[in-house]
Amino acid sequence: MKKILLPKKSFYEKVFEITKKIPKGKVCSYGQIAVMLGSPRAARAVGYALNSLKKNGLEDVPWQRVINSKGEISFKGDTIRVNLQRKLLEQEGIKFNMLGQIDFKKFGWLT
DNA sequence: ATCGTGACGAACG
DNA sequence: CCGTTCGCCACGA
Repeated sequence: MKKILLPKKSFYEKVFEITKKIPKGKVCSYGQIAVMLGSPRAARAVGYALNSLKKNGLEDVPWQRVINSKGEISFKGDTIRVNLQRKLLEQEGIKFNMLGQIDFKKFGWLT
């Protein structure tokens, strides 16, 4: 009988790992990451994790590559961060349409 | 332990 | 089409 070893790492730790796995020039949505973690409905938690990340050390995590399901950068009130994220993504070769959205068909990690 | 919150998502009207 | 509501999960106080 075996017992299923539950992940030692906290949910958001796993979020970080997955985020690190996102190749340069690709993007992924919160919901998609939530699915990878086994909780398709935990998109909010994913966002929460990345938010917490900013005070942990976002240097190791390409949080910029994580966007919402609409392919758009989702920030609340921090337009400064939005600008930064967009800038970083553009530096990786990701392009935004005139709506400020990213085409998952082209830049989606798993899509 | 309970409550509130938050970088979301899908459904409704 | 847009705005709003509900549900979801994990974390901090």
